[in-house]
Amino acid sequence: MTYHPPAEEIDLAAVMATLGDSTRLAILGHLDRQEGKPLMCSDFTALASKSNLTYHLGRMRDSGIIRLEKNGTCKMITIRRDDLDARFPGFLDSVLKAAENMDL
Amino acid sequence: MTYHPPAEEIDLAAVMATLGDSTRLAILGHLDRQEGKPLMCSDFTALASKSNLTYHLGRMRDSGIIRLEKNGTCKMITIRRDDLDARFPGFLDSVLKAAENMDL
DNA sequence: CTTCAAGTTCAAAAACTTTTGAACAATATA
DNA sequence: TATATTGTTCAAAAGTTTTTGAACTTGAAG
Repeated sequence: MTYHPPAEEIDLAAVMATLGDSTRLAILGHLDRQEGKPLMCSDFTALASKSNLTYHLGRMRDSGIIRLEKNGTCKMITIRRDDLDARFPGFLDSVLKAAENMDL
Repeated sequence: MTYHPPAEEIDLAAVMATLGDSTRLAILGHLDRQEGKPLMCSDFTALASKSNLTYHLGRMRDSGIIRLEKNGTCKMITIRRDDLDARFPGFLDSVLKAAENMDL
């Protein structure tokens, strides 16, 4: 679980399987609304336990939705906007609109 | 399982959970490519057993992706294009492009 | 060097989804 | 009316995903 797929390998079927889960969709929505503020794993502890977050964030990384970058003892989380928009125009916008009213 | 949600109640989280399954994505892709030809349940028997198709098509109807209409002893299946496009612009196109190379 | 905060790992348990097959229902057509 | 075709139902079995918690790692800061 340490691999970010290159943009051209992001698979929409996998992305949908990943986002068809309310915890992960809520993570995405919160990330979107806090963009600017760099977020880390522990900003999501309202949604799930630490070890469960490792699992969900791992799935989101595996399918190419987010990027996870180590920064000291933390891990910075960002949406792979450019990659997703380039590959699936209109998709992410629809999804973010749908995740609008999901909050921590 | 006999209910078609009205357009404004179609929920993208539910749509993604439904399409995050390769059998259902293949059904969608095949429907798209055969548009014009009205398709029925038994046009998909290469993908799953009859009773399993009842299940998958039921889920696709429940989440608002397809419409199922009785016609004699058959059931006609169509994608709810207008409803999906109106509600989630760009979404269906991305998904159909992704389902392009999935065939029976 | 100790301690803390952030995150990971692992395996077991819980929850959920999909598949199966046999029995059934409904309509069309001979 | 008999028969074939199309699809549904149900419950059990199989498969998959999610959750849990305790033990562990890593880096930062006192």
